[in-house]
Amino acid sequence: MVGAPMPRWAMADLRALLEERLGVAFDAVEPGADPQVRPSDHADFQANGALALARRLGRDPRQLAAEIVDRAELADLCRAVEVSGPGFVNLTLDDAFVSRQLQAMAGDQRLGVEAVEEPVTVVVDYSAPNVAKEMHVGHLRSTIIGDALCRTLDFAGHKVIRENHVGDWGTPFGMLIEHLVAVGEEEAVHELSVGDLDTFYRQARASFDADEAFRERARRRVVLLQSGDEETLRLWRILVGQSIRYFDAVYSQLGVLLTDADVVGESFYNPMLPGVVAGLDERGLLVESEGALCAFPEGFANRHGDPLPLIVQKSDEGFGYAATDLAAIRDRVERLGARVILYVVGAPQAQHLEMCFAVARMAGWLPPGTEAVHVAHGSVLGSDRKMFRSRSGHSVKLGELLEEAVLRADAALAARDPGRPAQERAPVARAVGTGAVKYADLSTDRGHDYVFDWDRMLALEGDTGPYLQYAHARIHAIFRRAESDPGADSGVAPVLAQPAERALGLVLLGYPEAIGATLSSWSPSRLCAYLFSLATAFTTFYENCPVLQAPDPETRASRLALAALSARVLDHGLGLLGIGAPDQM
RNA sequence: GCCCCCGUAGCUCAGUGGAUAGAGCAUCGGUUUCCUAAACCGGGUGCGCAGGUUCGAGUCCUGCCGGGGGCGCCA
Repeated sequence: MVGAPMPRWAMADLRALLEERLGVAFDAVEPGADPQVRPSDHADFQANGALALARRLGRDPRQLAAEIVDRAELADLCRAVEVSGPGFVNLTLDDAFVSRQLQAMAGDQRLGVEAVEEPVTVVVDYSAPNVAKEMHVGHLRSTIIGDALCRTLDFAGHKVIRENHVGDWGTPFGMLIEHLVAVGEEEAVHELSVGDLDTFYRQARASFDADEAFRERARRRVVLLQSGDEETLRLWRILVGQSIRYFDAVYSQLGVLLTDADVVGESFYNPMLPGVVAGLDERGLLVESEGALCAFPEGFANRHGDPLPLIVQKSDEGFGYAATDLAAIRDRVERLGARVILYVVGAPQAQHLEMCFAVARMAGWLPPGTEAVHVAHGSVLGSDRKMFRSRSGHSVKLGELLEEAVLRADAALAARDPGRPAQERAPVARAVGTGAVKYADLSTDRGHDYVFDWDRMLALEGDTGPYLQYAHARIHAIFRRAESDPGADSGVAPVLAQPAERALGLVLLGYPEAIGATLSSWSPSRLCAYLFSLATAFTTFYENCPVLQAPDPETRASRLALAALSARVLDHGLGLLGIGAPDQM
């Protein structure tokens, strides 16, 4: 494919440095050969590239590996570089080098994570609730995965444009507006403002199903809405406005970045839809089929093996959602200058989105050098492995779910420290409760479904948000006793005498790579896995290496430096996930 | 019928083609004159099945079995 190269999401890190150094030695043997540096169980890192290269050149792998070791200039980075097994190159870092790196990392506001050299404009489409409909647990994943990706992209130095593609247009609004008229504006506003959106929607639906006259009024109302009737638009704005206020409340409860300024609903694209149809038609991409105007992207077939249509304009001349999605792609690329568009949307929509992307490419609206990515996510399941529902069988409201999480966290805090005033517990309970829900979601591979389990996510042990928060809080406890601040850089180069100190140091230096891995896979779970390994390495250190009671002042200062850096990375990493890290638990 | 995703320990899940496949939970046992025991340490079982590619496969390819999802006017 021709076009500008795709951005390099990964940033400079320890492994990249080793790869670069070894790369010189590999190049001398065979230009462009990949050293394949990976973390290793047998050393700090291992280079696997010699095996593949030896095979290609018909040479003895061990001999080739030895030649590469000979050529590579690694003396300032590594204590040991040796050929092992069939032809691996095992790399053991020099403690003094690790120590200097840690010192530099601690002195860096960005914790060693370099901002990208060439920022890219990324539009992130996520959350997307529907007007006059409850935000339920089904919106959780899109909202917090999108939020974490936005925060991480922003930190990496990219230009992030958040877009909340709210469902605020289409035929259901005839019914909703008529229901609003029927119950009276004041009462409707009241119902919506207290967040009882489901009742409102269900009642509208019930009237629509039961009453022929209502149905007729709803149909006429859709026409009025489409034609821009001022009174109808006024009523519509009431529905939209109240709903967005409600969404904002949930977003603030969730602690995500989305605000009403990020709402770019379906209605926004409505004026552009005729242009989409005309544009496709000009390029000869539209085919009339069964009365509808369709595009037929290659490689998609229906159940009979016939080409699968993307319906752009329905047989009743209304526009399908494909038209809106195409208009959005066009708008994001042309007006916003998007180089990458992320769709944080459930996996079931994969085919629809792939078809939209394909048609957009055919129409030239997604030109080479731009990219649309479906950041697909699985569903939240109940313990019965079906869609997560409340005991009454309804979908679980997101707000209520979060409140329950906070209550459960608060109960755990109260049980642990009964003397603590409720007022003091409250902010901690909020961070722990919502953090537990978010971490449980983010730490699972986004493509998979997962089983929602209160006890597991709030068990406060294991791979959970609270465990990470606890590790962070323990560090702050040390610094409270030391009467100093972990945020202030001491400038100390840590001594890595103990295995636990060295292991912790190495994990700390892996932070840039963890962020790179998160962005290149669009998977916050990569960052979660890293932070868990950091928390684990820290607690091992904590158990084995007394900080304040260290044997001598140098060791004490060194351990304080390691602890401080651990706290900063935990706090920062959790921050990128949208999870708070209280100083005290 | 076609297409997509998934199948790893009793359970919930990690695992960028590399050496002996890892965590957490659960279970059993141990650790607190010491910075928060919400912690730490130890004990053992597994890549759905069959082929193939490769020096090397949980990972890539093909087929099968099992689970989930999608497949024309809802979004």
